[in-house]
Amino acid sequence: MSAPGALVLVVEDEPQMRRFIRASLTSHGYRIVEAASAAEAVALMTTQPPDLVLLDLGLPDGDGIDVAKRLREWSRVPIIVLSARGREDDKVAALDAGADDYLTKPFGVNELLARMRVAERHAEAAASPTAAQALKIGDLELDFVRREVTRGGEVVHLTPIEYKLLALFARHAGRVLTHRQILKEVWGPMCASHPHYVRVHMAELRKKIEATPSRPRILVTEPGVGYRLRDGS
Amino acid sequence: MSAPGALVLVVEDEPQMRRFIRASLTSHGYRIVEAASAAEAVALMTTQPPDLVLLDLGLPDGDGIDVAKRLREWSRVPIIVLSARGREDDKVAALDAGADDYLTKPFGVNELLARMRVAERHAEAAASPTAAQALKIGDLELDFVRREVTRGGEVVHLTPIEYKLLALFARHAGRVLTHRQILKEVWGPMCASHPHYVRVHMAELRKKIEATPSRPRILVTEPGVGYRLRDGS
DNA sequence: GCCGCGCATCAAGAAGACGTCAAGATGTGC
DNA sequence: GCACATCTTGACGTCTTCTTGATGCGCGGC
Repeated sequence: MSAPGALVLVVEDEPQMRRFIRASLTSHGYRIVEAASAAEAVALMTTQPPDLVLLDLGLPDGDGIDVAKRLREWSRVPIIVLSARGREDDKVAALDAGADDYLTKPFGVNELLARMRVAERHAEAAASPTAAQALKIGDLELDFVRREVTRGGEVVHLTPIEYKLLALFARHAGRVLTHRQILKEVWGPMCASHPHYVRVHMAELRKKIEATPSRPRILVTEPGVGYRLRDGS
Repeated sequence: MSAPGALVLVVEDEPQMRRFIRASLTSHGYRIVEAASAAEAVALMTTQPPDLVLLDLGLPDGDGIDVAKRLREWSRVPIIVLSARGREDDKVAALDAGADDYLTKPFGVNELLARMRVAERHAEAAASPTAAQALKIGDLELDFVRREVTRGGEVVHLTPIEYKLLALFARHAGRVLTHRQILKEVWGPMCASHPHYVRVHMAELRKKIEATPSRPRILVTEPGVGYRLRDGS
């Protein structure tokens, strides 16, 4: 129909539901990859990068929201959450975690297909080839899939916020990110006016990844604006 | 950039519902424009292009779906449909007509806000590749995405005001900008009567980007009027 | 020639942004 | 409940940037 052959990753632990979705999608020309757990989902994301993800929230080995967050660390693939939970808080949490849409079970197949078409439209418009799964700057190496940072071969331990910060800068390597943008991405859309958070955690991050933290060469300050990760060029 | 709140066009004929939405959005920093009919909505789209549209389907002078279709003929502004109709066919029709999301009344404010944030994310992602603008004047290069200025390959560090100045002139390359215009754009409408600001900072800017600052070839003075950025011609 | 005007330049101080440290709060796993 | 890691919050010193005033130059009118 709209995008013949688009590859869809279906993350769903219930076999019955998986079968239902598989039947509905394949009959409309989609190709399917299936995952029954969070770990399997992340693994398949790297080995068979899909064009779209259908994500169930109730997984045996973790929350689906965490899966969405992890995917968003390096990928912009459209994510549609399918969940039995209809509470507003669940929807807000999922959408703010990076999901593009949220359908409450039970849902109609036609609505699902329509919302998938919307997601495909968006992906087309964005045309983001930013699917880099690793990055290297000097002796610093970032592995987004394993969520690991090494410096000169040594693993650098980062706290959750530090990793989020660094991943954010890596995704926008070379570009200046304003305080507002950083706060919005790392701390959530709500707390946009605490620039001090950024300063403190940037200092911590620099201590760990810069050779001379007091004279940063990777994470440089743009006074009055924000920060920038300086890439090779 | 959302320094001032995003502008939202609310298309809704029921005054009570309008009031509810207005209160919810303004308290979260959004600015809003209201339309009570399809005709008014289309008119406002052109006179005050919004960053997002909230569209009710039941309008006195026509279907909301037609409004969505008409907007999509020339605009990619995110459209979120708010409707009392919960039938699947309605949803599919609206989404396929170009709507980006569909909420069935009654809905929670927090879900609406979350879905609006999703729409804003999409708009941002779609806009950034398009705005990959750069400008070249002699050996001077301006990269607005990276917020970086280079001269002969070397990065030139600019303070926020200097960058704002240069970006302003670049946007109006070749045209003369008066002191008033410059002050209004860079310092804000309040301090329109301090021409000295401009002189001092123009001098600083010239020191950094001109080969011979005392004899400027890029940022030239138009005595008695203002300044002008001389482009290639 | 002298004066007034607009512009360029310089420098000092004020204002604000940033980096750093450390203590208290919070949360998490055992 | 305790120990540990992490995050928040406040205080303070340092550095960048902006403002502001003083001064000099060039030009045109008188």
